Order: sequence, then structure tokens, then C-alpha cells
Amino acid sequence: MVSIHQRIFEDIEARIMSGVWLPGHRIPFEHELVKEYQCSRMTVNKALSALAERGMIIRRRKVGSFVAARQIDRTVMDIRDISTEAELAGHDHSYTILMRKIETLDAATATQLGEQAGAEILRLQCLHAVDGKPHALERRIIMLAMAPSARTENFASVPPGKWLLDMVPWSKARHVIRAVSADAATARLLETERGEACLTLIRQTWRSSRTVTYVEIIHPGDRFQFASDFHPTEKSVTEQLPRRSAT
Amino acid sequence: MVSIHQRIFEDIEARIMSGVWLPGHRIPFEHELVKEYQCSRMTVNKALSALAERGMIIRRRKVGSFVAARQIDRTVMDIRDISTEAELAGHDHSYTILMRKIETLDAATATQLGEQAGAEILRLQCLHAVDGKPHALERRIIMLAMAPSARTENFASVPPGKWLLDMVPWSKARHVIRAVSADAATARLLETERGEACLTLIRQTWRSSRTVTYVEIIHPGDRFQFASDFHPTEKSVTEQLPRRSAT
DNA sequence: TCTATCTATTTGTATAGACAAAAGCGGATC
DNA sequence: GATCCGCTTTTGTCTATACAAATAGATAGA
Repeated sequence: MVSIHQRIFEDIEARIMSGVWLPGHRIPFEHELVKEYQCSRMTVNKALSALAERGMIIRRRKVGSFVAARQIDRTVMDIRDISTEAELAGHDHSYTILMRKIETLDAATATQLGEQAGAEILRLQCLHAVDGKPHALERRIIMLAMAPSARTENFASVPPGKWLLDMVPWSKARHVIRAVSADAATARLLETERGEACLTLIRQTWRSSRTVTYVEIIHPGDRFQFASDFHPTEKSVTEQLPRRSAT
Repeated sequence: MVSIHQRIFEDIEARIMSGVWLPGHRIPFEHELVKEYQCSRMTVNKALSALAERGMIIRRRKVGSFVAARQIDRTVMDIRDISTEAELAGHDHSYTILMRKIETLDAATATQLGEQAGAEILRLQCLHAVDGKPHALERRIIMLAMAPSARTENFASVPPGKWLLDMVPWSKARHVIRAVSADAATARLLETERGEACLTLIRQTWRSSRTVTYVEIIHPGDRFQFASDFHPTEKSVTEQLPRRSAT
């Protein structure tokens, strides 16, 4: 039992995905689809608007709707908290806080983060293990002004990444993935060779244009990779249970 | 000049993003918003449906609409063709085809790709340079059964990645990002040290569950990184000019 | 020839009204 | 208490209609 607009959506989507309608091809005008599907224009419009919203077609007044140039290579990557990721994959996750101290932001780091030097920060270093083997080294800075409750949190039971996501709202995130060679200290902690290629994820999150946290997560290259499947068509169904209101 | 449904959308979005309405919070019922904005229910419905489509709220009949749990850490990563990327950044891009030969798929590679050994493939190796410096080594396999026109294409004027995107439809892609140490051959081509950390992107694309192409793109770690900004709210505006129809 | 204006077409937005589907809730019954 | 039934609320879909905005193409004018 599907609705009409959904059927129109899927019919057109299928023709685009299968290559029957190639990029640039003009999709029937709304009034033509109205005739074809025996429904009102609003219904057709809803279907086409959804396709446009999804980037599959482009619509221009007086001109028509066209199959969009292939959305070349934009992919959605799930970048999860390590503990969440390990759990999902059915692995065992543990972590150790190696360092936790409150200091003030030095000039160099401040510039790097785009913040004022002298701001009070919590600096954390944390070693994650999956199934007993070192899996990632986390170096984190938390701006205490943006997350004051971090001052008294010892992260004994919840790892900092997860804790922050639950406790501190953010509005923008920046991710950078790079490959670096392990320096001596990192190699020792990760139980790998010095110079070994490591996959580093850097994440900086902001709330109203002020940094909330900055973190580097360094994975040994032989034990970790990012992967994502991408179906250009798929809806992002991320049903999240609101069964009980948090009032 | 914004439409009403857009204003409703943005008002609610802003309250969610700022943390005024936390996850689990009940959003006013449609009829309440109708009163507040002095508009019809269809208009309110459009705004709320869009928010739901975007995953920011969850709607349940008879119950209401609720702010969704924070979409923790899903980020959209633009993984573009190298030449496109370079152009966008205003850099100069050139490439050399190092190898181009037609062979049959050996057993090991076939297993890796999930295809039948013995299939005819085009094997390519291509060195990309940006602003005159080696930037990436591309090792590609094209399944000739899925892209027969590749047989006669010499990729002299259009790099293989771009050519494939334009010419060959695909329905699914898989991306893997990993860090590896450069072996001797790779290091020489990329003009870097052996053992240097490299950022490798692997992409495999399928059409109707058969591989179209498989490619490894190896970047020197000191000259490349993946980066993406993520605003949980933002629409994915990928305006692509259809000015001239390709009929 | 070039420019400004008009016109027709297509999409975008909005409305009021209708009914359907889902689901919480209370009451009746066993 | 457990189960079923019907009531009510809220969202989901659809229609018919209307006008606005954009704009390609035609037309008129300089």
C-alpha cells in the first residue's frame, strides 16, 4: 500500500537509476503526469519536489524538470563514536584515560582552533582498545566555557566522545581524515612500529561559531579503515525511538 | 522573501539546533502551529514533513512530533573526481596514463571484487599531478562487460574517473579509506619516501550487483586529506546546471 | 540589429475541505 | 485482570482551485 506521490516518485526514480532517462532528459511536465496518473497536480508536485530535494532532478519554471547530472561522488560516511562502533560490530571495547588536566590554551593551538589563547580547556588523552588490542589514541581538547560540566566529569564510565555527544549540543562539525606516520610516543601506545601509517580522524565541533571540542583520533593503519556503502537513491531512514518523551 | 512553510521549518530548526528544544521535546501539534502562523494545515504539514524527511524530528500519529535524538555522527563527505576537485580549488591538474592493457581477471582479484575469474578487464594505471607535483596514483580495473565502450577509449583527453562517471551508469558505490605505507614502486612514482604514510581511497561501483569498476587512489599523506564540514541542518544544495538539455 | 515589452507556459506556494490510517484511551465484557 | 470495541486525536494523503514568480519565446519599437 503506497501512496500515489510515492509511486510517482519511485517510478521516476527507477527510470533515472536504470539509465532509461539519462542526465539532461526532460521529465514529463506536471500536467502530463497528472493525466498519466489521474491525480491532482499537488500530488505530482509533491513527488517531483521530493525528487528535486533529493538532488535527482532539477526543476526550472517555464522550462521543466530534468534529470540532474549524476551526483558524482558524494558519499555519506558514518563516523561514529568508537565505543558505539565497536558495540555495533559485536566487539569488546575498553579504554583508559591516560591524561586529564585543565590548562589554558597556548597561542599555537589557539590559532589552530580559531580560538582565543588563554581560554580554559580540559586536555584529555585516552587509549581505546578493541578486543584487547590497542585500536585508537584519542587526544582531545574541550573548551570548558562551552562545556562547563566537563570540569567535574572524570570519564570513568562513559568515554569522552560519547559523553560529549550526549551532554553538549553542537551545531557544526568538521571532519578531516588524513594519513600520518606514527611518532615514537604514538607507536609505543598503539603497540606498533614507529613510522607506521596511521589513519587519523580529526573532528572539531562548534556551537554558535565557538569551538566546543577538538579531537584527534589516531588509528593504526593495519587495524582500521573507514568504509561506506552508497546507494544514490536511498532514503536516509534513521528511525530513532522517541517512544517516551523526555518532556 | 521566504515562503511560510520555509519560515516554519527554519523557526523550528533553529530551536532544535540551539538546544532550546532538546531531543524528545514535543513540537506543537499541527493545529497549534496553524493558529500560531495563521496558515493552513497543509502549509504546516509541509514544513513538518520536511523536518521529518531530514531526520530532525519524528512524527507519530495520534502522538505528535518530537525532536529526534541527535544524529550523532553521520557526515557527508564529498569524494570527487581528482580533476574536478583540483579545478574547484583553482589548481592545475594533469595526468599521465602509465599503463593501459586488456587482460583477464585472475583468481585472487576476482575473489576480492566478488566477480568471476576470467572476465575481461581493462587495467589502468594513471599518475595525477596537481600544480606540477605528483598527487595521486590511480590503479583501476574496468569490467569490459559492463563498460564496453572503454575498450576503444584511450583516456587521452578525459581522465578515466571522469570518463566513467559520464559514460557509465552505476547504482551503488562502496568507498573505503585507509592509511598504508608506500611500497617502493608507489613511493618512486609519487616522489616520496618508501614507507611514507599514504591515504588510499578505494572505490568500487556496481550496476545491478555487477562490478563496473574498482579503483585505488593512493595519495601521499603529506599532500592530501579528506575534509568535510557538516551542518546537521543544511540542505544539500548541489545545483547542477541543466541549462542545455542533452535531449 | 538591438532592446524593451508582452504573452504563454511551467513551477512554487497556499487554501479549505475531506477522508484514511495509526494509535492512545476508556469502558464494557468476560 | 485481560481482551475487545469504539471514541478521539493526530498525522498522512488527496483534491480542486487560485494566484504568484520565473522565464523562454514572440512581438513591437527604436
